[in-house]
Amino acid sequence: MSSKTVSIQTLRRLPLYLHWLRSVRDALPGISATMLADALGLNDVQVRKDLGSVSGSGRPKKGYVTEELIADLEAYLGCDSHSPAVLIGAGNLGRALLSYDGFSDYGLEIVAAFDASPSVVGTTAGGKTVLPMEKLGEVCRSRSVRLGIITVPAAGAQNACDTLVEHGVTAIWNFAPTTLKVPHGVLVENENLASSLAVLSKHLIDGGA
Amino acid sequence: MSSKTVSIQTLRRLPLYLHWLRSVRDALPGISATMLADALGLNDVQVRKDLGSVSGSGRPKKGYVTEELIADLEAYLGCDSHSPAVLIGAGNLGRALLSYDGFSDYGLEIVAAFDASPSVVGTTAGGKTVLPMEKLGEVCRSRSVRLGIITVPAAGAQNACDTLVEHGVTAIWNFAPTTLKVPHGVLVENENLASSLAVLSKHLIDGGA
DNA sequence: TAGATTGTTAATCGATTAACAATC
DNA sequence: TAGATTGTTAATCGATTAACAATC
Repeated sequence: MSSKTVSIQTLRRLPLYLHWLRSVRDALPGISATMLADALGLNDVQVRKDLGSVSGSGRPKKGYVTEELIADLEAYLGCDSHSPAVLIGAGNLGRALLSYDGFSDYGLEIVAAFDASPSVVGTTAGGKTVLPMEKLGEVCRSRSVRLGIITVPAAGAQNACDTLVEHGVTAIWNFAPTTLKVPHGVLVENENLASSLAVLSKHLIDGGA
Repeated sequence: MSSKTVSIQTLRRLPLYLHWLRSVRDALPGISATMLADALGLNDVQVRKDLGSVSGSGRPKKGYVTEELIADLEAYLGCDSHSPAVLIGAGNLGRALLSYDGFSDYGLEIVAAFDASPSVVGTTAGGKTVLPMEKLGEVCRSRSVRLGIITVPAAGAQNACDTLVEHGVTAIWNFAPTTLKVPHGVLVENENLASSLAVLSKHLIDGGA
């Protein structure tokens, strides 16, 4: 029932719904849009509309069966598909992401990490050994990798990006504070820490009101 | 000239402008809104409007003097104010943030890190020694800390949040995948990795078109 | 049946973009 | 002066919210 269009804003909220539902699945066999909205601090109509666009399993008066809703969200978000991903840049941030065990909940599996620096190659993080850049093409090919994570310093980000694209990656998660140029058809999602920081700083400057 | 209202979307773009301007300050003494828009892949009218809301130093035909614009953005974003911040949770992600040297560009200084686990207390990251939670109040008081960063696992996030608020923190940067309950006047900025991941996954599922 | 909850259609709100006037 | 660029006012677009109809 995923024929309805889902806006990008809705798409970003879906994982939040899923996370909350998973955390209450044992305690609450059924939930309503209002409960979900209250828990996440959102408008209930918005939640209902979001859920309706990917599920359609809601029943008037009854609400939603928690497990059904979880299944629908997982299916829509492709949590079962386990997209293989590679990570370039095994510095502190890269290692943090490699060690983070929460990604598998959403179908992401980092199959290998790479670094240009010989001093980092061979070290391990999150149970994976960091490989030299020369191995990137081989891994992407053999594992059909289409998702790349960039955690190198800003200066090397475009280079890392080009290498990924060259080896067939079509979705890039960029943690470097730079804008990347990519060919049409490749999606870049920038994780922008400076933007978040600006929102917080402004709140403080304005007196925390 | 910061009397104009700045939308949250504009606020999030300002650090991106600042970052790019700093990277070209030596090469380009003057820039136009169109140049900035092209570099960042944005609409030029949007850039002009954004800049106009915090600067007003643009000159028809001339464009902007790079250094003037940088100064205006820095002043608006409070980059000179150096807000002291504390971080709770010195795991991989916490250590990555502690070691990241890019925050000072935007006026953030992490003055201390804390962790509830005795095995982590006493270790260092980014040149700072991790302190026990008992020291949190003292540090917040003596350094007038109003910004807190939460990098603990989801289960401990609300607890960390409450402790921060108790000690006068009014702006919280939450990296844990949970929604936090805070009193009125306290701002929470959620860094939502699962949301970004959803956007990328959907792109792959839809065929990367 | 009556009440609660979903889901849809319409109204509002805010942000982006387009058209135009101002000016160095 | 003429041209380029800013900055503003109006139009469009998209997302959120409100009102209402559908239904178990």
